[in-house]
Amino acid sequence: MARLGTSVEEPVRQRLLSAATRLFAEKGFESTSVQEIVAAAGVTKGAMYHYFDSKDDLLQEIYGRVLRMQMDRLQRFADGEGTVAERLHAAAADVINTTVDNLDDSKIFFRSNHQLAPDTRKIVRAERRRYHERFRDLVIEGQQEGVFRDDVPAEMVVDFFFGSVHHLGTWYHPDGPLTGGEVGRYFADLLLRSLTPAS
Amino acid sequence: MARLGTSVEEPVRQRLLSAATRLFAEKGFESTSVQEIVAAAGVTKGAMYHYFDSKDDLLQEIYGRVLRMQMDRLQRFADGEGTVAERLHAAAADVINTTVDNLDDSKIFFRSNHQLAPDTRKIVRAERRRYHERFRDLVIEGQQEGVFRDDVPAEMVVDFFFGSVHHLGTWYHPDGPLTGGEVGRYFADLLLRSLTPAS
DNA sequence: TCGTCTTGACCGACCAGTCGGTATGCTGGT
DNA sequence: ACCAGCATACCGACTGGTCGGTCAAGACGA
Repeated sequence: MARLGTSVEEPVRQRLLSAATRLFAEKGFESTSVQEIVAAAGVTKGAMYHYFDSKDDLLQEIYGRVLRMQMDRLQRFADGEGTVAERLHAAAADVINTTVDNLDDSKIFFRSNHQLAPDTRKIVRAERRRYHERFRDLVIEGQQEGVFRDDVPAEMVVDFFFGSVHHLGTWYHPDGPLTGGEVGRYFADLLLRSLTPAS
Repeated sequence: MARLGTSVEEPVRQRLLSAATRLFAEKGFESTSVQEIVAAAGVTKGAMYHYFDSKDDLLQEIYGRVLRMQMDRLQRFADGEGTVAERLHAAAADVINTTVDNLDDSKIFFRSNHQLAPDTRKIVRAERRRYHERFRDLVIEGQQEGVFRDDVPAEMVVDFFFGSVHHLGTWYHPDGPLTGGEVGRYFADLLLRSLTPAS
C-alpha cells in the first residue's frame, strides 16, 4: 500500500509526528495530552500506541530528527570550500536558517530537554557535544591561522553564538518583517566581527 | 511580622517561594506537583493555599521578582557614568552576572513563558519589551555617536546578545571552572567587539 | 473570644497507558 | 480458485493513579 505518488494522504505515523511536533511547540510537552495529539492527527489512541511505545517515544523521535539534520548540515558547511572565515560564516548563517525554517522542532529541542528519559538525555547531550565541538574546531582553526582573535576561548564563542540560535524560537515569527536569511546574515556577521582581530 | 533581622527562620511564604523556585528550575513547572513544593517547604497544602491563590500564582510571583530585579539593575548601569561603550559593557557584564547568580530564577524565566496565564503573559511581555528597548537605546546611542557600527539594526544586536544570556541556564554550572564574572567579561567583550566599526 | 494560620482528609477532573476485540489482506498449501 | 492461518493496523472503553484545589475544623497568640 501507499505506493509512491499514488497516496495523497500522509501515513498515520507521519501524521502523528507532525501533530505532536506542532502541539509540543505550541503548548509544551507536559501540557499536551495524548488525547489531543491523536485528535489532531485524526486517529485514535490505539493507533498511536500501535506506532509508538509511549508519549516520550514521540519526543525522542523528534529529537533524533533534529539532531540528525543539524549535524548533516554543519558537516556540509564546515568541510566545504573556502577560507575558514567563509566556512564559519556560511555554517553560522545556515544554522539560523535551518532553525527558522523548522521553528517548531527548534522550540521543542531547546525547551524539552528535561522531559527526556535519562538514557535518551545522555545520548542527546553527547550528540550535541559533538556538534558544538565541530563548530568550535572551526573557531580554533581560525585562531591558529591568526585570522580570528584568540583572547576569548573558542568554547565561549560557541556558547555565545548558540545562545542566539537557541533564543530564536522565543522571538522570531515567520510572518514578521524579517526572513530567516536576513537574520542568518546579520547574526553571522555579528559572530564574524566579534572574532576580527584588532588591526 | 518578619521584622528585619529578628527572625532566623524564613517565614512560610518565603520558604514556599524558595522551594517552588528550586523545583521549577530543576524539573520544570508542569512536572512539579504542589505536593512536592509544600513537602520541600515543610508545610501542608492548606498553608500554601492560604498564601497563594494557585500554583500559577507562585510562578507569577517569581516572574515579578525577576522582572523587577533585571530592570533595576539595567537602569543603574545604563544611566550611570562613562562613555556609551563603557556603560553598555558594564550593563552587559552585569546581566550575565545577575543571571548566573540567580540561575534558578533565570531557568524558570526563560523556559516557562507558555505556562503563564494569558493576562500575565501579556504583562510580562510588555515589561520585557521595555527592558529590551532600554538596552537597545544604548546601542542606538553608540551608533549615533559613531562609536558603534550601524549596518546591523540595534534590535538585532539586542536579540543576538540576549540569546546568549537566555542560554546560560542551559550550560552554565556554578561549580564549573568559570565564574559568573569571567563569563560576563568574555560575553561583554564579544558584544562590544561585534559593534566595533571597521577602521 | 476573635482573627490568623495551619491542618489533612477529601473532591472531581484528567492523565498515560492497557486490553480485548475487529477488519483487512497477504501467503502458501491444495 | 480457494481457504486456513497469520500478521498488521486500528478501535475505544476502561483502569489505576495523580493532579490542583477545597473545606471544615483545630491551634494559638492577642
